Amino acid sequence: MRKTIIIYGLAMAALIALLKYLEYSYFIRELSIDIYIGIVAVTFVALGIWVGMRFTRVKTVVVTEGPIFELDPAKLKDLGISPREYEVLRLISEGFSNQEISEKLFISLSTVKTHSANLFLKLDVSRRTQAVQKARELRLIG
Amino acid sequence: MRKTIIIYGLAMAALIALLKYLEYSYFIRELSIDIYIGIVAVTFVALGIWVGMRFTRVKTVVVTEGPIFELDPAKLKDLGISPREYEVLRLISEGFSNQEISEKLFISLSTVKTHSANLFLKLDVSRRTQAVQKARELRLIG
DNA sequence: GGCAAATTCATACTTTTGGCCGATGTTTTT
DNA sequence: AAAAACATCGGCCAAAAGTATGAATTTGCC
Repeated sequence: MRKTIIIYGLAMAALIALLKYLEYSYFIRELSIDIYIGIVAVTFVALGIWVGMRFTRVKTVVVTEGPIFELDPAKLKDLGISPREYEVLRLISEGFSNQEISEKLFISLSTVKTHSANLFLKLDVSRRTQAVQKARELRLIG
Repeated sequence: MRKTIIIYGLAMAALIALLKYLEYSYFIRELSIDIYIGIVAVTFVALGIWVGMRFTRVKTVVVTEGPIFELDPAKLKDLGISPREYEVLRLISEGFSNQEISEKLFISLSTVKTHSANLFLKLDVSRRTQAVQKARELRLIG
């Protein structure tokens, strides 16, 4: 980003210099204001396109497949995640709804919500998709 | 495209009108040519950015590196998943809400919902968490 | 027994998602 | 030029998810 700004700044400086040159140039003096504006327009359209493309550029995706998944119980303890919460986490990561989870674990929907809410606190997230993402990073799940 | 050209034309017309107005205005007459140029510059930078973003359609880029995650474009084609839908899928898998996705892609919430709904059809799922899970199985994402 | 942590449940409310329509414009293909 | 695929947006409604708060039980442990 810093680099972008610097380049942008340099481009501006160059343009201004060019304009000043034109302003005091013999040959160009006769040109109408329209030509002048045309130059500026073209220059800035190009600049704008460049900026727009830079801004829109996509991050390339690189995924490195790690070693086989192995759960470290100590990690759960560190985060203060209880066994039941971990169960809920796993089921969430498998794409089940809270309702389905409650049926699988024979508990009420309320309870699942409580567990997941506590889970979100402990993982410091606010959505189940984030929880899955983070748990994967932390290698809590495979 | 037609619309693009029309808007472009109107913008040009408006700009020219503005310039003419300035040209014959009492108050503005005193302003230097720089102000003039500034207006043109700003206008065309905006235009350029717009154009730049519009035509920077994202190619899904996958860099192969190390133990690899390699996206098979054929898979996407098989499932009929469009580039835009794939983008949404990736962001969903990273835990973003639809609102956040809409902001990242500069589109409305409605559009994100449309894309995700189509995505769910094509992946044969009904929830984003399931979509992530399935996409991972199919190795559409890492 | 008693305490702390864990598990369970409920109610009420807000936000987010998803389903189901339809609509318009754009891009690519044929 | 017509057709098909893609992308964009909107509204409406229902379902799911998340927040907040409080409370009753169970369980493991000293």
